[in-house]
Amino acid sequence: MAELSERKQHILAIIIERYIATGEPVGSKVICTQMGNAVSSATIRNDMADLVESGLLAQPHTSAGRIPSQEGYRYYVDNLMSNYELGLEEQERIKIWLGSFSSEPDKLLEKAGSILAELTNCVAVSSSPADSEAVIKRIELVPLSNHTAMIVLLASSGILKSAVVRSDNEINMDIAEVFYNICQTYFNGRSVSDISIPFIQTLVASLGDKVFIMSPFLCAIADLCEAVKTTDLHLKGQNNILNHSELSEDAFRLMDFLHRGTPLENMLDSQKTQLNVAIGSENIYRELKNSTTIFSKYSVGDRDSGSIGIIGPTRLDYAHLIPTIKYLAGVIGNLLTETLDEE
Amino acid sequence: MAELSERKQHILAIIIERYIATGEPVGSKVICTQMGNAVSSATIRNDMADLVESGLLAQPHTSAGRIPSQEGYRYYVDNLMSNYELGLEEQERIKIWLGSFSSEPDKLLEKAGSILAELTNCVAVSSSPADSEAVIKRIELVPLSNHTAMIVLLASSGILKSAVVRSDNEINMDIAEVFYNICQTYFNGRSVSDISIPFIQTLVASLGDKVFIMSPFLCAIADLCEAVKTTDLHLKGQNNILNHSELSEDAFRLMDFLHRGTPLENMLDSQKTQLNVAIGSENIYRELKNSTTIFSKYSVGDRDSGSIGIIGPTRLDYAHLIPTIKYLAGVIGNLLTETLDEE
DNA sequence: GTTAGCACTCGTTAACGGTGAGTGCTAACT
DNA sequence: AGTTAGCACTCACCGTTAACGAGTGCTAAC
Repeated sequence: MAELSERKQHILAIIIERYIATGEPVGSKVICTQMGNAVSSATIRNDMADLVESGLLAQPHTSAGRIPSQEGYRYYVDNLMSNYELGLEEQERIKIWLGSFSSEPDKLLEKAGSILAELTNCVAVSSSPADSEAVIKRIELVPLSNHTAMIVLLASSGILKSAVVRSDNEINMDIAEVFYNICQTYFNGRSVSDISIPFIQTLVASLGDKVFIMSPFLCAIADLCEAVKTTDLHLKGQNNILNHSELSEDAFRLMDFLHRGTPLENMLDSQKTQLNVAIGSENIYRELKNSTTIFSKYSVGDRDSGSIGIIGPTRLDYAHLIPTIKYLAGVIGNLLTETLDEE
Repeated sequence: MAELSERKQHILAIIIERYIATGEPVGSKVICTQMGNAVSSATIRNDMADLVESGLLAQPHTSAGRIPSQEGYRYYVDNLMSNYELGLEEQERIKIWLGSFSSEPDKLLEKAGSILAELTNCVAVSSSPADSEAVIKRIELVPLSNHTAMIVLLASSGILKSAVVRSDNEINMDIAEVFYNICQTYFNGRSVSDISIPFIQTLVASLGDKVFIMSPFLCAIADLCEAVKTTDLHLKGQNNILNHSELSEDAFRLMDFLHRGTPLENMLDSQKTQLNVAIGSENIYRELKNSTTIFSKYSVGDRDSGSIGIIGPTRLDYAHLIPTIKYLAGVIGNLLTETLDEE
């Protein structure tokens, strides 16, 4: 990309910021006055023509003003944008709000998603920390009635999962004890990835006559391990899709995409950098070709655990959104790391 | 409402069913052929004019066919509609699918909502059983680490709620024992409505030096009791709003309405009958004036506990949807009643 | 390199006329 | 009285046309 003159950069920035604010093509006259008539509108028109040539601007039609192209947004984000900082009170408010959920990662991320959707008027997506190398820290059996019990599994990643199990046999102290012994011997300290169906099968085989009593519980444990490994996606502010008129055309496809889940998960999995801004067709899924996604990973301890971010139109207030998302990811990471270390 | 002749009823039914299927105004000729030319199109036109007069049909404009009015749909639902029955395999499939969640009411209803959304291509709403007269059946403390524990509360309504609590003090056997004693004395068997903030305050006052250790747990219990009393709404298939072109105009308002939650809750609370079909402006909220809501309550034991149903355009396949929703509510009720009785 | 001036482009809006599906009415028929 | 054929009428829909105006691109002068 050829270097851009100071003035062209300035013009590009004005067009983009104005377009972000108003959603309408920006003409040469407006720019001229905004620049204090330092140069004439004709000069600006010449520069704008060059910027179209470079692919940074686009023209909806000959007689309209200019709008940023995808590449224009990209240039803006990479070079021109001045990063905004969140207000201190707002920072504090978010910290406190999220702090109360810090011992339950799933809830924390759900809440964070809600906050982000609220803050940005976009669809917010957050993924719970998933760590396939997590180790089973603890399994508890909570009797609820004669025939039902809740199994609670805590993983080293801080993730807590539970399920209610029904047994045909009465759940008494004996069964609880057998259960604890099995956990102690076979599960605690083991990686959740080890707890596969074959593993459970061999285990079952060695149990002798307790098989029938225990198998529902063991299956539940396998399910919970699976759940620990799996990323949970939290979708918030879906109503915001309809806020953005430029998305309304393919709102349906977009909505459907979001609800399918798996592709979204793949997308987040494939992101390698901490912060990820994909504008328009930079997105790997064609359903997002008119959208921008901004995601930031958060780290628990020293490893990246999950992501939080937004999906919106390409016409987004990048200067505000990017720092906000970064900040949120930071807070989440800190809170989760703290709670994990504490123990 | 004056009686309608046999033939007018027939014509009305044909128009409504055809309009439901195609979404386009129905003309006299089509009806004529559909009736096997038993009468001429002119006769039908005369009848249609009468039906417009009675308010059961509407005309988008003079030279268009007829479409059902709100009142027309109402008449159809009350008098003309032939109730369809779900196929046996489908019934079985639903039963089995839902059966696996029957010990966790919240999950069961969420799942049921998903199924309903899938089945109907509408937005499905389900509310978890709420019972403010429920009694605390059991409270368990599950230690997770030195400073965190999970509190599990089981109510007589079958609702299970849990929360993770962090304590500054180490959570050891002593604390667990004190906790159990408190639960035994003050909580178990008590109605969740009794566990108010004042109640906790007086309780705290009588605790002496254990106040500081116990208060986070007691607060958590109060929160859980609150959660037991509160209806949880599950919204599924929101993407289906965009499926229905007649809703797309106020899709945004509708979406927003759904996300606000409280009005929806109020609406469900205000429904007195088992089955509730509100067509267009029969809905109490003006955001729904172009929509139809079909909800059925389900009963656990002998009391109505919650609702499940859909929100869609007024142009809906009532003949299929109403039985489907009724059936689903029945299955939910049965499953939850069974699990509750079992113990 | 910058600027004033001006012709040009093209989307937007309103007006116009033809087309056709479907009606409403009337007069005749059973 | 109810039913029917016939026919004029209505009105959304569609494509065409024209006026309008914001904004451009180009040229020639500075």
